[in-house]
Amino acid sequence: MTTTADELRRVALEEFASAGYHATSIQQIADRAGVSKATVLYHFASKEVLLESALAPAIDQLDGILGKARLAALRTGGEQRAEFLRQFVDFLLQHRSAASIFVNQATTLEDVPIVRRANAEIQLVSGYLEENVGSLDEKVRFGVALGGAAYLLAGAPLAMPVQDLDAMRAALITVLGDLLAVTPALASAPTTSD
Amino acid sequence: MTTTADELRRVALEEFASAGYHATSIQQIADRAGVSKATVLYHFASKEVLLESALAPAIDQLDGILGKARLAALRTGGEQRAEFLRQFVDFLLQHRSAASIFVNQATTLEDVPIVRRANAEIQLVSGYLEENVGSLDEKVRFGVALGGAAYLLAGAPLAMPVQDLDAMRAALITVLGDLLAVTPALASAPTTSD
DNA sequence: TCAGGTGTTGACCGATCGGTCAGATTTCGG
DNA sequence: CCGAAATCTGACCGATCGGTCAACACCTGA
Repeated sequence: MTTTADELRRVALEEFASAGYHATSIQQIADRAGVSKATVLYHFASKEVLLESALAPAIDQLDGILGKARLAALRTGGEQRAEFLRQFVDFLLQHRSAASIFVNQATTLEDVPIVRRANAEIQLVSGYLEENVGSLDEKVRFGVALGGAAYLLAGAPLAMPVQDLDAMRAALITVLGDLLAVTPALASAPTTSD
Repeated sequence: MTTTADELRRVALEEFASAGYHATSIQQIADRAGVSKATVLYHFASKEVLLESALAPAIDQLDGILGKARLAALRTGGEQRAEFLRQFVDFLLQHRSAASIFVNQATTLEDVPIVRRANAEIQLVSGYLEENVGSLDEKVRFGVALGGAAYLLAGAPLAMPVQDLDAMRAALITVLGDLLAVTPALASAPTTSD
């Protein structure tokens, strides 16, 4: 059984991702969920609280992936870096709507605490690269890899229909691993079991 | 001498890019330009017309880069593909604010004709890849390269301060060329031809 | 000097937004 | 069966938005 609050979170996430937060009214969400506007405001104190509640699961997982301890493993180019890439790609696949909001509306939602926190997490990666990665070339490789993956899966216009998610996942991991020189010898090899 | 209309276009472009179209009121633009709200509506029939006018130069240049004739050159991996990458990177650098709007607010502004046109242009690249590029791997390479470059230069949170634009440009062209195997002999790990 | 375009403005309007509130309805333990 | 808590709703409110309009200042050519 899905509660009304859960349904509202689900609908709101889709609506915010597809039409944009500011362009989506509480009334629209209420209509699509089959309840009144007042009901939405009963379950969530404000529109912003609804957004935060809808994004919470995604940002929690992002927290886990980008933990500072795990981040330290990125310096080396070995299996840990490959694992990080896999987790990042899976995060994008599992939370496409939320990721789309982070990618496509980051500037618009700067004043929303939870979005600010997500941005800060990503800045953390950027800051880590600034400190630990020497060449600008390598920084750009990281930026292109992570940004490219995010834009490809969560960005709007360029995103292809993506019929086969598994194939896309495999291709993405291959390309990203290749770009970041993860296990160079195996770059084009099929992703091993997981 | 810069006319009032030019100044309004300039201010509006920055404001729309940094705060978002729907979150930016005509009053804010008027204030920042030192004129009244009515003056803005005198020069531009509506807020949407102002957005279109501000984005026009950028989309015109994008038109030139993504022309179908030039697109056909992408199939080969030679100098023409490298030239395309250079033009695309320069487009992002020269029109960062406009590109930022396309990248970060594409979904939100789907109903604005000029943005829809920009999205269509990019879809055109996607469609071209669908027809002419065989392997999913190669498609993903293109997607990551173009999306990554766009997100790195025009996307919000991951975008580093970018102190040295020339160095960034050079690094980006190198990395993108490497990723798309522009000079196959020099690529790090040439994926088997398809 | 004067007539007429050009640019600018404050006052105003209807619509819509997020949010409040008192009350109706449903649910459920005792 | 009952009463209280939880849930839901229509009516309403103040604020803000995009946009209109009549009036005012300014410049310029005849």
